[in-house]
Amino acid sequence: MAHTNDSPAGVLGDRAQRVLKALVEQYIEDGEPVGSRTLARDGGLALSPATIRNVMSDLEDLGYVHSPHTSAGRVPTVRGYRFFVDSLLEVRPLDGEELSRLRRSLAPGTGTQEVVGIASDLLSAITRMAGVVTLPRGRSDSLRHVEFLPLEGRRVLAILVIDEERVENRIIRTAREYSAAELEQAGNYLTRNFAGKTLREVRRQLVREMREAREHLDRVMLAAIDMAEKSFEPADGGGDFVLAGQTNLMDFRELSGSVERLRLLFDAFNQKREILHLLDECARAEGVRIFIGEESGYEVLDGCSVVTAPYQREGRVLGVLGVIGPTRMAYERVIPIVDATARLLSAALNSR
Amino acid sequence: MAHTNDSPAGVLGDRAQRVLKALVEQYIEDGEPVGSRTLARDGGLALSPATIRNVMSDLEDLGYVHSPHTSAGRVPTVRGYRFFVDSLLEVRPLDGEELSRLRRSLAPGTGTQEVVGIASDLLSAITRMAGVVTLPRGRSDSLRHVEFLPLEGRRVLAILVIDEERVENRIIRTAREYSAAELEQAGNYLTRNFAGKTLREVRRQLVREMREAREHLDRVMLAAIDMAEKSFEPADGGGDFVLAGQTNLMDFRELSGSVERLRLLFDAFNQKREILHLLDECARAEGVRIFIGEESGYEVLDGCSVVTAPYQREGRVLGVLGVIGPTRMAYERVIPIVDATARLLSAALNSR
DNA sequence: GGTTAGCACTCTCCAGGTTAGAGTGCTAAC
DNA sequence: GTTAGCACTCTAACCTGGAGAGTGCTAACC
Repeated sequence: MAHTNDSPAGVLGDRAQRVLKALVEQYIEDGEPVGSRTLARDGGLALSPATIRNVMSDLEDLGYVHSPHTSAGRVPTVRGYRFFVDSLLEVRPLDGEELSRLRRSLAPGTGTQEVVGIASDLLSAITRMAGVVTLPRGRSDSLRHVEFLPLEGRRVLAILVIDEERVENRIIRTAREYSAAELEQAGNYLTRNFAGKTLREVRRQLVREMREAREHLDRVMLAAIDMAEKSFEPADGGGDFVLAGQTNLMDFRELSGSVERLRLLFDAFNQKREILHLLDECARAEGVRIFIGEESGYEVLDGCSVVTAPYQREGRVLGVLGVIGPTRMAYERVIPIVDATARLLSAALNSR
Repeated sequence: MAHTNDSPAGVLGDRAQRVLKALVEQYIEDGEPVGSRTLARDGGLALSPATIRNVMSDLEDLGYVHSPHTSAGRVPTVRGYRFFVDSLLEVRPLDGEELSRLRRSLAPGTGTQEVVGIASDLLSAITRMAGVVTLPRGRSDSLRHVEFLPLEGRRVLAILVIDEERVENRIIRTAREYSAAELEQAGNYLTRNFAGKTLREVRRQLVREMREAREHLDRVMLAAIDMAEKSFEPADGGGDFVLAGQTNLMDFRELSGSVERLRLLFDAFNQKREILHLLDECARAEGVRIFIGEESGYEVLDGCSVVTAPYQREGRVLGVLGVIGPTRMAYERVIPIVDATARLLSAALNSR
């Protein structure tokens, strides 16, 4: 009432923005609710505490900040963080030392699996939060080589080499027993005729051929079809990710305060499903994406933010990497780190 | 002075043993320091609190129990637990339901990798602590099949099938570029001539042959030797284990009380080294082994106990499984569970 | 009219004191 | 040898009263 904003309702005036920015920055720095006095002293605003109080009161009405109790300073809400990240954030260019560390560690010519692990470790080490990288996978798996080995009891070990250097092995159960020679032939047949196609295509084509010319098929092809049908099913979980430095999250009191919540979070990491869904979403968009607290839509991530960026090879998005930490994270530092890591990982995978 | 023990110094009289037993059981049950009154009431000892106090005083002098402060009841020391486990424990036979759950889940004929994961999950689920199973590995890896595929830039993807159904793949760098055909021949050569031998033997033999008859070697053999030398190196870490239910440990206040300690523990799980050492030790002995607190020799396991048992196939120990939890665990329940799981896992692996 | 100083008020946090409860050790009686 | 009784000790829980921080309101100021 006393101090209505000078801008249209719901839109922040310039001064309010400056106050919000200072408040969020201060809160990110030391995690204590921020009071008007502190802000007047250290915020670089050239405003008196009283004025700041008025502005903060407006901010609270608009839902950008929140007061834990009557006399405790203000804390940014999710909405406050969102506005901060979208409109107020000044992304700090990446520290030279950190950049060179990334460069050194993500050297081209390392195995994919390996470099993915390294990226995850780096993200975790540099940000001191949890680093996560989804494994390249999925939709357009291109078959390179197939090998079948007989096991005891009508079981067959299928080894698939996909996308140059990814090895997957599955144990499948077959209708009848196959000899080693039969399996070898079947493998050779599949490798010879289908290398370069995706698992999905191979499967579809085999099924079609079988339907069209059931009677003309020889033993080898029949065996091949039998095997392929079972072993080329879409990968078991549908994907996976590598996580590093979960335990870093124990250092943040807003998370470790309730062991209960921490446990939920860690359980989610182990089950992977929800986290993976979220990361998958991120693969669609370009560039750095940020989920703040509940925005992610997953309850376990309450109080956490997730900063991600997709990485690619030859223009095709292979996966997503990012960082998971408390909402109160140093976005201006984390964003360029995630961005740079994604670029360097892409570079490392491309230059072969 | 007043109540000297009626047995030789350091050896516990019958009554003292009964008191210690009741005390440890009580403490395991509710985690509070146990006082004389409680023990007189619920311990089934038919002794008055005063008498129990005298006995407890003796036990404290002998180092079996400890008083956190003047008036707080007694808590078992590591030595107390040790004596309890060695001499007083009455192992409860396994609950029928639990046993049948184990039986059902550890059915024979499942893939090794898979069944190991299942065992770990089971241990964790039934005991509500952390379950751990070392992966079958190491010393006597028997080679079954070798495949080499060329990658770009003088790199080769080596796929080794070991011990029937274990697949390992490594990327190696070679001195010169090899063609796909050469690599295929090399792989076939190795598979044909060395299947059934351990990686170590193969390597040794190849090196010997090379030394003896360097000039007579044909292209295929040279390539094979080059490959094998690099890809048959003892496996990267030297071993590994599967862990399940770490987060269960967060439920125990003696561990979760200090997030610091919990963090150390979780870091140890991630780094695996120390835990793996300990588990390796256990593979030597037969039957169930128990490490209580500091006994393990690893600082991170302070406050934790580890109960393990080796599992085997055809008489040969393949690995170790067990449970990690707070010192204050229900040994009489955990021991038969670990024991049974080891037996059933062995059975599942044998009956092929 | 926006900005600021002043002030009364609220709330948390902490230190200190008090109490209730639990447990002990000792002594004396059984 | 065992037990009841009692004085003593220690902790945890609770209350209490500042101290400090922060707020909202009002009135004065530019």
